[in-house]
Amino acid sequence: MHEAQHPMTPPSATRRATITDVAREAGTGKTSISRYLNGETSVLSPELRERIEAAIAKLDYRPNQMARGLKRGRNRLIGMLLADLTNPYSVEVLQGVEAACHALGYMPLICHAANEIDMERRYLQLLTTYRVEGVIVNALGVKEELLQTFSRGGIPVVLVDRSVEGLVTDMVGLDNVAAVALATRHLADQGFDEVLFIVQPFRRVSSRRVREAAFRDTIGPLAARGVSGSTIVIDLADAAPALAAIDANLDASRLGAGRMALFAANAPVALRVALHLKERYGADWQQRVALMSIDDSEWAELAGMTTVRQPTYDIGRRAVEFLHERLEGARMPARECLLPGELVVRASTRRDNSQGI
Amino acid sequence: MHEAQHPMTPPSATRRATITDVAREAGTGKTSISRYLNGETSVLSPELRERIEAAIAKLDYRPNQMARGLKRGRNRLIGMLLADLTNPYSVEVLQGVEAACHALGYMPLICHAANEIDMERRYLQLLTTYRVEGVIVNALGVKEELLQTFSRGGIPVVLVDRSVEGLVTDMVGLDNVAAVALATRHLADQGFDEVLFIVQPFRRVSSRRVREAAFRDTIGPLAARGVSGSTIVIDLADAAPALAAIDANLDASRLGAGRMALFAANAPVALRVALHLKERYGADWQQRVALMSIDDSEWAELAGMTTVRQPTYDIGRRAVEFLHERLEGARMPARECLLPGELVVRASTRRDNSQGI
DNA sequence: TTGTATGCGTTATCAA
DNA sequence: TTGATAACGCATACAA
Repeated sequence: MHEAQHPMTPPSATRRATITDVAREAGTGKTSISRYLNGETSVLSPELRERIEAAIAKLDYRPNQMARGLKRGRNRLIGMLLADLTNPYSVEVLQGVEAACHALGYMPLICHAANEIDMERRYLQLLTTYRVEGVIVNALGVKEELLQTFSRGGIPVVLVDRSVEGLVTDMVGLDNVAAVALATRHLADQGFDEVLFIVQPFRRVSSRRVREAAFRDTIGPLAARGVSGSTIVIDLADAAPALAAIDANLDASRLGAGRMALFAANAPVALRVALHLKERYGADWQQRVALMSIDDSEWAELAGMTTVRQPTYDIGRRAVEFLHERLEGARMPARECLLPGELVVRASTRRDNSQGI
Repeated sequence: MHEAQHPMTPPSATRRATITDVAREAGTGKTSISRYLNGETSVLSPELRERIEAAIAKLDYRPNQMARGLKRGRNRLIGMLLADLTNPYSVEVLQGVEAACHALGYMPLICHAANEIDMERRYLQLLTTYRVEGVIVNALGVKEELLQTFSRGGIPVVLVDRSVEGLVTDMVGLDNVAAVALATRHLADQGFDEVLFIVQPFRRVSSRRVREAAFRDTIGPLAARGVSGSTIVIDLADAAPALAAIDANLDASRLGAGRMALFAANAPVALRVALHLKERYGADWQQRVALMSIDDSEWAELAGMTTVRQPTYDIGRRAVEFLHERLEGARMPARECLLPGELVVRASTRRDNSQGI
């Protein structure tokens, strides 16, 4: 660690100008300044308006959002709770949220819980103290009661990707049923006769639950076409058992000369499985086993992995719009917006791949 | 999009309790409540304290940070400007920032400019209006003047990863010179006799500039050992020319029976190059050409790519600490904290890889 | 068209 | 040990 020799800017720390300063500088009252700021420009004489503009420019005045919010009762802050920014899904949703916020004049207060349930609670509390006008929640273990305090306080809540048991509120996410069906049928169409659906513990996370159920619902009828499947639950913190189970299934299928495909329920699972396959089968693991997943991460193209791309950007945008409508006073029943996923077919599941049927 | 049938929670929208409500409920004055909130617990009679606690619990009172901030002049908000959350580097730095903020009682106000220079400006303005106490900046095109308004206003600024021309302020980042030297020497040690350093346009981004210079400074002396190298500039928005140049170099090297390695200056570049190599050489591109990079992204392990891992978490933590010290009133010259990177050797650059010398 | 006075929820100053 | 009261920076009802 080096020290630079130049000193910091001298302690000329000038206090930021307030509306009072501007009023004095412009030789008028605070009200006029306030009017100018709020665009009530028609009621101001051109002459006064000019003086105000000059004063603002000269003092580099910026209205204090805090004070503003205190007075009008809304500060344009929207809370965004994210379970895991490490998951590209979250980042992409965030982009949509940011864009929509910008367009509608909100400022997202982003809280990243880093997969810690306790953090989620703390952040939600914090959002409360900052008096956000609404919250968008993509959490892991937040329970209904916690969110109810928002709803009850008149703070609209929008859920992203996963619903929360016992809570009836706006929610937006992937149409999981359709997405899983799409993917599963694709695998069947490509000639795979056995599909292993790999998912994290799903009791408590609705999207995982729905995806798993959708998988079983889709694979069931496919038995008529000779296609079967089963679910493997993987705990990313202790993946060994699940990975061993996958290996066993793969081996058995190979013995019976079957064609098996692995279907990861999301990107983190896919990555973990891919790493394992690479370890077990070497660099050309993709020649040996077919892997697909929900979530189109940046490395999917590199790995040539078929995926279902989520409409992440739109999910984020929609979430903000839902919030905005409530904030504008719309009263209506809770809504559910399920957006369709898009199948991105790559080499991993193409008929000519794998042991080249 | 479906409509759920349950209505939203009834419009019982109860206003959040204020300090006045609590005072009334506890049968005392606001001052005592304020004292309790600020931990001046010693000056309160146990009896009164209990009543206050009860009132707070009953009303589920949460002090309004906005009002607090307005009064005390500091709101515990720290601005964090990120050029690109799509880059895992940023997310990791963010994790460090969040952890440190939490530990020190700050709330990070995260602004994601999504690689748009204009957004950076707008967000910086916004941060100003929210009266953040300090800012951490990892931007693309922010210029000195813009940041000066913060410094001059007494708002400390900490730069992350890249410095800004003409601005003397605290800065935290990777020790680029050491990292590039480490990586380059590793390549030489592994028997590569030619290294192509691939970097985005670097005039305006200090870290890229420094890395490029460090590469040349390191590769120069290695000529004695028969190792040469050159730089290729890649524009991710229009990568074709650079990729063609890479191909040409690769072909030439192969003709001369040389062993060439590609060295990407960061993860986004590495991904782009890897995608291209896969396209050109097929799924086993890694058998054909050696690629390494700065930044240890999640797919690096999957691709078996050697990298230099940045101490991202510590960078974020350190940035907040720098800020905190200034906010606590420490006056000192601008500091520069350069943290060491860690070489993560994988198959891509091992001697036995590639055309197996 | 402009300005005065009051209050948003909190903390700080002062007096009791 | 406690409690009025006056700000903080701004927006609004109201008066001029």
